[in-house]
Amino acid sequence: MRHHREDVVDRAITVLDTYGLADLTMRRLGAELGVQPSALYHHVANKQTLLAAVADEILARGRRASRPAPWDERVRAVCTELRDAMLAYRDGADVVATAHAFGLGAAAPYDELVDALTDGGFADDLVRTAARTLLHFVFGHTSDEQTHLQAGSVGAIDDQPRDDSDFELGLALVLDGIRLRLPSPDASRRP
Amino acid sequence: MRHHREDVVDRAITVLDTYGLADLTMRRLGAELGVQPSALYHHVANKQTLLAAVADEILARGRRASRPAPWDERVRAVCTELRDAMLAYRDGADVVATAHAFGLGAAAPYDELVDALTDGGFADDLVRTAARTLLHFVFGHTSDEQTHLQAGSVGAIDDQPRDDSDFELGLALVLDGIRLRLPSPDASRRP
DNA sequence: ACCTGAACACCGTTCAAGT
DNA sequence: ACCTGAACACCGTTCAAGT
Repeated sequence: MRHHREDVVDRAITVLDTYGLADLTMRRLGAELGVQPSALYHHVANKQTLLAAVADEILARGRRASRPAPWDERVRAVCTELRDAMLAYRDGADVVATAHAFGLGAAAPYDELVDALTDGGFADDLVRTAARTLLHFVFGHTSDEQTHLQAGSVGAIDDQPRDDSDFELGLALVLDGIRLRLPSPDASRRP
Repeated sequence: MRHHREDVVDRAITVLDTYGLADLTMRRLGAELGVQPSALYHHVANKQTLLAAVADEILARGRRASRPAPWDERVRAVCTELRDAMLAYRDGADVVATAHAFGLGAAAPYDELVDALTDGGFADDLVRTAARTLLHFVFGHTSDEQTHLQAGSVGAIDDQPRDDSDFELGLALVLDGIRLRLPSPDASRRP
């Protein structure tokens, strides 16, 4: 039973999707691979690093090939792809958002947003603030949504809809706020 | 050494602020109060509940009395107060954001945003989506900011500024997106 | 009402040693 | 290169029993 790093990350995603983040422990993952927990440290520096690799793999698997041309459509595409990728695995939003917060992974969406917004002609400061604001929205909304989709049990969480159209409305709202700050406001405004 | 629930929550905040969330354990808190860990369960159902109470107390302590009148100024006031309250204690943003995500506490800011936006004359659907979008921004931004302010160590986190003016720009951006959806757009637009 | 003592069922991580 | 076995230093929570 000799494994490689790839096996460890793949199996971690399986455990995550099957049993959830709380049950994704190094001991559990070792057992699942038929190996002592200590063996995992041959492939991965620590649990945090493993989770960052899991986050990156989740994003890689959710990757869609081409991007639309206009900056705002590109921004939408990045945000939508990010949400869909996270929703595809149990607790995916928490894993990806946490990895991003620790600065240990999940960096691609930020970079792509920066690219798209730069193409849009925004000043650098605004590009960075807008990119982070968009990510805060997508991470926050999707975590909420996934908690809602899964649980149904846990407890006193209010029961408002967090669905596709709610995501689109929230995103449109942030996007409009960004659009207002275009150097030449009418250039990228669609009819 | 007889304690009440209030003592437990107060001491939990002290431990949080002094040693951080990772070191706020039931065993550590018991030791700090000169009591066995099991004694805490006489005052609090479990750790999750305790953290929700901590979150609520952090918000209560950051409470400022009066609110400005126009809906958009009220929204800004709620968001700013929320950020300031969370920044006042180590790991405050994580604690409050998590409690809110679990629906076990920190409900006041959402309710206040709903009130302010309803006064602004927005439709109910938009009010709820806008309130949640604002909270996602404030929680996300403040968590980032606090991680940045504290750490300096941890690791490969990028080093862009997340300061007051960055918060204000991000908030203004979301707020403008909301403003665009006013039933009578010019009514609440300031000169 | 509040607390002790002991237990249960776990964690992440390290490290010498094996193949 | 990859893994075992054993240990270290912890967790949250329960529960009978004490005052």
